[in-house]
Amino acid sequence: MRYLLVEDNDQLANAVLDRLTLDGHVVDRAPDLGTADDFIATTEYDMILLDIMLPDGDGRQFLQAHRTAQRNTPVIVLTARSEVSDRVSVLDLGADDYIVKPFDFSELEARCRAVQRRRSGGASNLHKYGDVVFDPLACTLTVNGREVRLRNRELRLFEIFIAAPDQVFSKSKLVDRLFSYDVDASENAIEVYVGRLRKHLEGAQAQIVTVRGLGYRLSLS
Amino acid sequence: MRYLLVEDNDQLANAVLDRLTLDGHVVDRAPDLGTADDFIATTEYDMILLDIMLPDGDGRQFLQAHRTAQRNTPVIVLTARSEVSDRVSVLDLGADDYIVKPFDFSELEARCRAVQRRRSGGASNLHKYGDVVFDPLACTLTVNGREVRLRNRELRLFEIFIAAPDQVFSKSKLVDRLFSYDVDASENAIEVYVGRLRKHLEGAQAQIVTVRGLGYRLSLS
DNA sequence: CCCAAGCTGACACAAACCTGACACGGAGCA
DNA sequence: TGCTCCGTGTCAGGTTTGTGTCAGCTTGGG
Repeated sequence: MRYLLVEDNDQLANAVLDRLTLDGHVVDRAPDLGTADDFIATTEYDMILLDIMLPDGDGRQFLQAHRTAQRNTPVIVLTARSEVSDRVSVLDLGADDYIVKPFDFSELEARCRAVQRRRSGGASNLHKYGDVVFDPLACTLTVNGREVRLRNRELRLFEIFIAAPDQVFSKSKLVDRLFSYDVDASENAIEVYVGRLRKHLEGAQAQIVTVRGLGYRLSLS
Repeated sequence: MRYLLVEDNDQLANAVLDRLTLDGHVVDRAPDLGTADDFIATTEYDMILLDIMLPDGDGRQFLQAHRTAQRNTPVIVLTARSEVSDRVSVLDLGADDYIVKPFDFSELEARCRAVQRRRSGGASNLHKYGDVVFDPLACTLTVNGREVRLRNRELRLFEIFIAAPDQVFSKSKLVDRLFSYDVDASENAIEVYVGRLRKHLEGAQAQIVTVRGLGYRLSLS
């Protein structure tokens, strides 16, 4: 997937860029609308992440021009909490979704996926692995028939694992993906959450295995 | 949602059955028209998936009988590519949609949803969930016999929930769907309305449960 | 046997949530 | 215009609970 990230804040831009790149996407970054226009003219993107307040104008102008030009690349708007009233008008202008800063990366990823899903005809997306089924819409985890109630963070963490089973995630990577860029939690938090998830997975084939010195991975016992 | 699947091919039937069950639906399977008639006589379905070529007759006979008997359960016909000319006549006979084998499950799901949507936009559309019946036209909610009149906002909110039971809706999403763009209500308003709906749902199986940090969902207790 | 890495029960805190009360404003009416 | 009624959204405060840290423990590699 090819992303265009239009954002003037370097710190945030780099964080998002790192995250999406890590996920295997290609990301171009434009710090202002002018650059964004140049990118758009030459490249076809799968998704545009658009900030509202930019040095050379308002992201909504860009959005409006984008839609009136009949381009239909999905757009997700990144908006600050103070711009609350904008959030809705932005949908009117043709944005596919918006996300309020500061946001967790996992939430950004979830919204990107949701938008893509909606675009491609709205297939349901249950994740299955061994005897566990994860339903991101209902926010539930089913372990061989028994439905387990997950809390917010547990859910987000498990989502990461089940999206790429058998892949090893380092604790630092998990911290990055689980927490927003302005929060820094210790890696011990990850250990704690893995512990909690393990409790929920008791009796299941699917288990979170620790790979000493490297991280954790979801795999079948 | 309760499905009746009329299909003689075991392999296909099982695949569809598994998928729909995973999605949380209840599915009965009939391998022929005789069995299907038996099921229909005893159970009320939300959707019928109907094969054309069946060991004891033609699915179109079934469809025609179904419609002349004034039953209005939606029907989606599963047809093979060779039966192209049938596809049209099938709609004439009262099918709501058709899908050509082999099909993707996600496409099947999408069409089921589309048909349901179309249905609920139309004339009589009572939503039932557990022991509550919701009539959006009469603005009433019937909780095991007791009829409750809902106010405007309560109605619109409940409509969202019952259209997708078990799905978690975040407060911000609900604010978006409930309020027009020029009104910016706080998320607390949602909490208040959920509280009011809960009062109305007292004693019912169906409950609005809060998923802390994520939102609310309608589900059976 | 030692040290680093990982695990976990307990805990304190802040965010999330709930709810009774209230103020606002439009509709209907005299 | 003045009045009441009713639906609505906000607010304040009280309550619940998710969450991250810590300390002390266990485990495993060298």
